[in-house]
Parts: sequence; structure tokens; C-alpha cells
Amino acid sequence: MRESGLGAIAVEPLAERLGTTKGSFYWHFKDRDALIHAALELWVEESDAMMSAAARITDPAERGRWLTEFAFTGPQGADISTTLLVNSTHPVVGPFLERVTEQRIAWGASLNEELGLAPEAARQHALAAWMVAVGIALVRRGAPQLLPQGDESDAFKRYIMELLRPRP
Amino acid sequence: MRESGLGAIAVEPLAERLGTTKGSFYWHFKDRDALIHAALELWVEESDAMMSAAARITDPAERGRWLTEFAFTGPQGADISTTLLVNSTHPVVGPFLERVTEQRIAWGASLNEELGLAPEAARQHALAAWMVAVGIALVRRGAPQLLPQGDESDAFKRYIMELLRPRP
DNA sequence: AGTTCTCCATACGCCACCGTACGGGAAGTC
DNA sequence: GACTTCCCGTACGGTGGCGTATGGAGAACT
Repeated sequence: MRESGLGAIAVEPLAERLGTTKGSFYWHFKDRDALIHAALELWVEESDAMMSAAARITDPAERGRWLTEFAFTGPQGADISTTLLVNSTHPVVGPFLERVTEQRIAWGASLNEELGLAPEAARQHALAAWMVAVGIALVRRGAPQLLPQGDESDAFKRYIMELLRPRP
Repeated sequence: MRESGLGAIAVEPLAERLGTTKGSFYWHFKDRDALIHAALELWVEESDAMMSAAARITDPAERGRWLTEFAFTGPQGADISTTLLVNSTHPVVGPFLERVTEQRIAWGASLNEELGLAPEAARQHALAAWMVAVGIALVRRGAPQLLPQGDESDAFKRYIMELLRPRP
């Protein structure tokens, strides 16, 4: 899913890639959707772990920077939000996406409140930041050559951080 | 493509939907990729038309607001950039996406220069604005319920406009 | 030692879609 | 009026994927 999206989760190609067969797969999983469900549960755990890791950073400003940093330099497709947004009509994907995203935005909003924003502004800002993160992830996947390279990459990252710095 | 992405461009379903048959299709188009190519050429024209329309707005600040407005309230999936970003590895899609996007960012950068930004900052800002636009489009498509509704929608729009206002 | 349970491979039918072959009618052309 | 060109429909083969049926080898239990 990270590499090639939801469509790449196909039973037969996966079995081939793992050197096994469909017979094995359908013993472990009811069907394809069950595999997707299991994968998304892993994603939820991962997402929780990331938030826990971030929560250990006591300085809220530093925490915000850490998150931006992650959006830029995290592993390719570290976050599958974009893939899920694209496939949000899928009956298994939709609920997961909504749950996790709502949680993340709420989390970001509370971070922004710590930084001195009023509740409404905090949520607006969290939404905006999330959109930027989604945009970055999508561009990194689809048109990375348009992103600044090398030294300019750092400069751009700082630019985004400054842009997203909450201003009470 | 607007409604359901690149994967929805399928010869047989399309023929069915148009009340015709594949035989007809393959007379007009060499193959599926040729149709995609033709569709993307339309998209380029549309994109050019949008930039021309925006160029008629003399006040650059007003022009920026108009573009943000468009990102929010334009027709659903008005811009297929997100779809194309997701399918950027497709041999027909990739070149189109790169060309149009590069052009748009350059266009945005020059707008930002008009507003008083230095060339590098202008380009950085245009990139940032493009990412926000992409993020908005993707969220509008995949999780519109997370966006503020009604009155709050306008407030959020203004918030984004303020966030993206170039600050020389 | 026999039985049951676990795990996996082979084989099959089904569906959706791509692209091609071919035929035939309608419309224009000489 | 014969001929060609345009446009489209039907039929076919091929590919890739899903899910099921079935059998079988080995482990585990009794």
C-alpha cells in the first residue's frame, strides 16, 4: 500500500511475491478486504505510536517542528493518508480514514492550544497544517522533482515551518 | 476522470454509458491511452483558460484571492491534479502533469513577485500554495465531512487566504 | 499407531476489461 | 448504379484478478 497504493494489494501478485500461493492466503484471511482491514489496523497502531513519540517532546513548538520534519523526511509514503483519501469510498478504508484523521486533527488542535491559540483558531490551524501535510505527501509521491532539492530543500522546509507556526 | 479517477476511464463501461459499443470507440481512438491523452489535452486547454481568466484581474492581491476561492468553491474535482499526482507513473499522465504543474507554479511565482516577494521566496510561496491547493482538493474529494461546514466554511476559507497571503 | 488438525498447493469457474477481426449498413463519390 | 469510405456492432481471444473446492503432507494429540 505504501509503495503503490490500494490497488497494489492483490492476492495473487502478493502470493507470488512472497513465494507462496493463493491457497495459503485464503487460509489466513477470509478475503482481500480482510487483508486490507488488517493492514489498516497496523496503520492505526503506527499512527498512535507516532503521536505517543511526539507527545514525549515537552516543548510544544519543538513538537510542531518535529511533525513538519517528519512530513518531509519520513520514509517514502510513511503516511498512507493520501492513498486512503483517494480510496475513501472503499467500505473498509472510509471508516479507518475518518477515525484516524479526526483523531490527528484533534491532536494537532490541542497542540495549537498549548501554543496559545483559541480553540477555533487551533482547529482551523490544525486543519490547514494537515492539508499541507497531505499536499506534501502527495507531491513527494507523484512529482518529487518539483520539490526543491538539496540545500534548497532545507530552505523550503524552514519556509513551511515558518508558514505553519501558530501565531497567537 | 473528474468523478472517479483515472481507473474509471475504461473503454467498455464508457461505451455502455454512452449507449454505444467498443467497435465505435476503437474507430475513433487507437486505444485507451489515446483517449486519456485527448482528455489531458482538454485539461491543458482548461488550465490555460483559467490562467487567462485570472490574468484579467489586474489587482494581484485580488487575483490571489480569486484563485483560493476557486480551490474551495470550484466544481467538485474541477482540478484533476490530485488524480494525476496519484497516477503520475502512468506514461501518458506523467509528462502532462509535470508540464502543467511547472507552468502553474511559475505563474504563481510571478504573481507573488508582483506582490513584492523576492524571486526565491516567490517560488517557495507558490509551491506552498500549490500544496495547500492540492491538499484542499484531495480532502474535498476524500473526506469533505472533515472540512468546516456552512458559516465555518467561510471562516476557514478566509483563514487559508490569510495564511497564504504573501508577506514581503 | 491411529486420528485429527494445521497449513499450503493445484485446479477450477467467474468476472471485468483490453484489443482485434470482421461484417454490414449509411453516406458520399464517380 | 456501382464503388468507396465512413462509422459502428458483434464476436472472439487474451490477461489479470477474485474466490472456492479439494487433496495432501506433516505436525500434534491420544
